[in-house]
Amino acid sequence: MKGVFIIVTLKDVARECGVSISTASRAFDKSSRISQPVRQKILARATEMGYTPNLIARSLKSNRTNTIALIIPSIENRFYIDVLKHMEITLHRYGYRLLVSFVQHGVTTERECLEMVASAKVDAVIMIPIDKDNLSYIESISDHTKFIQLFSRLFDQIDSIIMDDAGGAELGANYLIRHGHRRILYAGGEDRQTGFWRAIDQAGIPRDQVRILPGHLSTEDVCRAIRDHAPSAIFSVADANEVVWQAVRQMELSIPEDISLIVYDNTKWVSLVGLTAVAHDLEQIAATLVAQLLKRLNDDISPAVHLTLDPFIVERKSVKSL
Amino acid sequence: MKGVFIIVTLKDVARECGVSISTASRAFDKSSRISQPVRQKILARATEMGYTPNLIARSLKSNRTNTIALIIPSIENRFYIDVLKHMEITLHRYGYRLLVSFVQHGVTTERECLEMVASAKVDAVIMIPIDKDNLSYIESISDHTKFIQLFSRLFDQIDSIIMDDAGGAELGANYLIRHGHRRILYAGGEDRQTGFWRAIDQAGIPRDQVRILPGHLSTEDVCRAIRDHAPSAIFSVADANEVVWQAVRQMELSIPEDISLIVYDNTKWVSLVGLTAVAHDLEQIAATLVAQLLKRLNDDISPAVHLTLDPFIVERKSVKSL
DNA sequence: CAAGTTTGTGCAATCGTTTGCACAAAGGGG
DNA sequence: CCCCTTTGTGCAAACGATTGCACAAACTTG
Repeated sequence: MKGVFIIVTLKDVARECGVSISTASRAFDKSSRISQPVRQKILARATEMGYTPNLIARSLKSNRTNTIALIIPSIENRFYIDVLKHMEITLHRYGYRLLVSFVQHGVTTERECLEMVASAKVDAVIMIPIDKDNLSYIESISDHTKFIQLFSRLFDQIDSIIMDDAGGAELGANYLIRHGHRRILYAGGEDRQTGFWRAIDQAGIPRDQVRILPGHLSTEDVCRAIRDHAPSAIFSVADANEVVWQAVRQMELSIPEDISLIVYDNTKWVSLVGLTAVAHDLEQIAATLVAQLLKRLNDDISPAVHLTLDPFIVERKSVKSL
Repeated sequence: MKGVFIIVTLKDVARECGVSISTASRAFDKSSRISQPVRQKILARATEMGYTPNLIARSLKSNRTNTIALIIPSIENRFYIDVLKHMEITLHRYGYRLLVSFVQHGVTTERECLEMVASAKVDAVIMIPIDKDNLSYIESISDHTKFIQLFSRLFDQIDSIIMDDAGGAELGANYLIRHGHRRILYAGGEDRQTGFWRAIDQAGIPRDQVRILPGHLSTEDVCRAIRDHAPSAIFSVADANEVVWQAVRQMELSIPEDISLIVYDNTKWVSLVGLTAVAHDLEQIAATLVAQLLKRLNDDISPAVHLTLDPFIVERKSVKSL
């Protein structure tokens, strides 16, 4: 391919300019005392020679890599990927690089990923924890790496940014209720059910009007529930979205004529097929996160911060008024 | 948050064990001469103290970071993201970390991203080049960083892995033709038109039976074309997929009864809405890429390799037989 | 048991930068 | 013109690990 890989070091530049390495180094540091003509000459010669500072060496001294790691579940959920993307874009703006590591159920553990990125001496780790068993290793790693938990508050001593999932579920349920729905099918994990029930109870809807399905289910489960319960609307949450959607299509029900559907998580395909959704502002999440991160990088002592972000509704045409 | 961040170095371990730093270092290197009892003691003490080797320091000496960078367009195209994910998973298996950088049109340039990751001294860069103007900087960076171009063969001297896009377009077109379609609307960039035309010509279909739309278009463009040309089938490519899909929905045409649709790129939503697609095996792409990369990391001299991967059809129910 | 080999250990240089300290030269004020 | 500050430069020691070389101690082997 290419026989020679030439790397120009500060030493080379210094030699060429007839100055010491220290002087050459100072030419690149705005706040250093160095005479203008010499600085000019060094900078000019450096670009001419194709010099790029070796950040590895710099990191060794400064103990900073300007790199942040993100550990993310590899689950087929577009939401996490969107988070990843916004994170990189925001971090980039502040001069930080992003190292990613996917946790694959049954293949790589969170712990392994964490150790992998920690050994790269990243300045901080952002993690979306899923596997909540056996967490002691997190504490031990957070002894020497800054840490932020995204979407989860496992440790009070570690910063976290969480979304108000119960509030979001309440919001979604209220949206359906406001449109006249009472006979509702809810599909999704337990975390958000709290908010859902709050809305139902507050509206005075008898509990037997609603039917709950767990988060992990098959298309058949959903079809059966639709037939048995005959809901006028479905509220589907995150992982259940795709299954619910497929079930509705399979039964050849049209939305919103035959059945109304609102989902939690405003992913790309959700917007493409035109479903009303409970959404989060990813740019806001990324911005909040990065802001907290940068603050934390220069401050070890102030107490851990736990931020909560509010979801909102993106209205499309998948819910009919009764 | 946490007042003290303790970092245990090899020096600390050595002191604790009453040996020199060199000996401590050798305990971690399988192939080094060191007595068993001493090694055991050092390893035990090291884990006990929570020692993690500082890869930064190691990199400085070895000139290797075990990190690969991926520069990827931030275009709303799930395909690239899938590539990213498979890449990380495959690289992880070989002990490499992945640094990502998104090129955002109008915000960050490919050049800037390239310089950002190159300064981190990654072992190699994988890039999906989009912006094909002003490429000289790529050559200059490839002077000191190994390089692979993904999905593009801009430089003969640099390894590349490309997909046979023309072949894929031909495959897709032939699929439609085999199902009896002759009046076809093609929406997509120029690269793949070659293959499309090859299939059309070979089938002896008069050229005025087909209508071509460019890759960048609006829903209205598509609606108008459907009305004017009245195709029995649409072949949509990559970026055009979503717009075409929305246009079809907007016109309330049902697939495949009113119109047949085949798309290029088998992304998640495509599978969810059940479209027949021309697909690539992402795991194969990732595996091929990583294999070539690892080979290249220890071999600067053998000539650049250019691999082509073949697409295939994932059949669903969006194309009707006429 | 002498000579040669193997084994285990430590010293010190190295990777490329940064930075505190020392010191010379130049400038400024009385 | 002397003393004091300022300015510009270089030396050398970090940062944390790896590794060639030297050398002693422990083994072979004839």
